[in-house]
Amino acid sequence: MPGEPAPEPYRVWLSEVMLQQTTVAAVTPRFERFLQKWPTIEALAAARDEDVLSEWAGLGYYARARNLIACAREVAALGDFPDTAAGLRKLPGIGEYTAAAIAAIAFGEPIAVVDTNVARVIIRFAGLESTIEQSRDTIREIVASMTPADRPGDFAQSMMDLGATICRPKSPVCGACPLAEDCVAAASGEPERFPARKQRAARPVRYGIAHWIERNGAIWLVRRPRKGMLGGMAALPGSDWTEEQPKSRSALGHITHDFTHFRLELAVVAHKSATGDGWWQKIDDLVDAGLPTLYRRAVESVFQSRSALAA
DNA sequence: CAGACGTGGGC
DNA sequence: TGCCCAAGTCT
Repeated sequence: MPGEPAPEPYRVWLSEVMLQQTTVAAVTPRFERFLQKWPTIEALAAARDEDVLSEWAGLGYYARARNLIACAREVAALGDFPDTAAGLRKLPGIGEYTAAAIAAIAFGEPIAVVDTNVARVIIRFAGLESTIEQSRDTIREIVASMTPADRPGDFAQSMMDLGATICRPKSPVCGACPLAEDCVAAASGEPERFPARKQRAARPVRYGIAHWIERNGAIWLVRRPRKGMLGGMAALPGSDWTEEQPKSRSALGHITHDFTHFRLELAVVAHKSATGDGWWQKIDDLVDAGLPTLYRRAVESVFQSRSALAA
């Protein structure tokens, strides 16, 4: 049977990076937009940083977009993607999983591809009483022993699909699983108990002020420092985020935004003069600014307060 | 090496 | 509401 042609490394790389910690539903339309805008890695390598970051807005984990740009430029300079996992692993934003996935899917390298789905399948099948992190090496060895020399990419994607749909975290469908007969977790009657879960730290609250500086139908936006939260992204200017609650001022809007490791209470207050390096963004063209969700919501809260006043 | 790093959806 | 989870990487 003639196999399907291997997918282009560029497409595999772009989709794998987008899918890191991000759902297929969120990625699919954004992936298509990206490909339309930058059909080749040469095109992406030649793009301006702010255009790529703007296109990434809303997808989260913005270090991925910064690394995407750096990676595209390295690959363009090399002339092509490295064709082995070891070579791919050296590129920015490509870790152990992504290097293996690209190597298997785009280049047919028989290598263990272990994402969180595959890890869960193996932990359950082998009945490992540990977290995924604790058993990382064991899991990789088991997957390596299962990976076929023929069509390793299809095998990898099948294992990920099995974990995502059948061997899912909640309510796994063991009755539909081809591995159920020899699965320790299925035999235990409580497959959901696997894998053991890490304890999570409590999420502290931080407070911040965003400045609303408006003139002639435009607002003043700035670009955040490249390091740290929302690095390099367009933003409303404002204070640092602190654990001390600032004295309450009359706010034009306010939001509560949950990040992974803290909750932010952000008040939007009127401000007179433009501060720092920035630009006037027409309110009618605000969507073009590529604001991350935090600031998109902050802006919306101001408009909502306004329309409430007008009503 | 545990924590930093976004966001949206499910229950 | 709150917690879990998602095709992880970097430091």
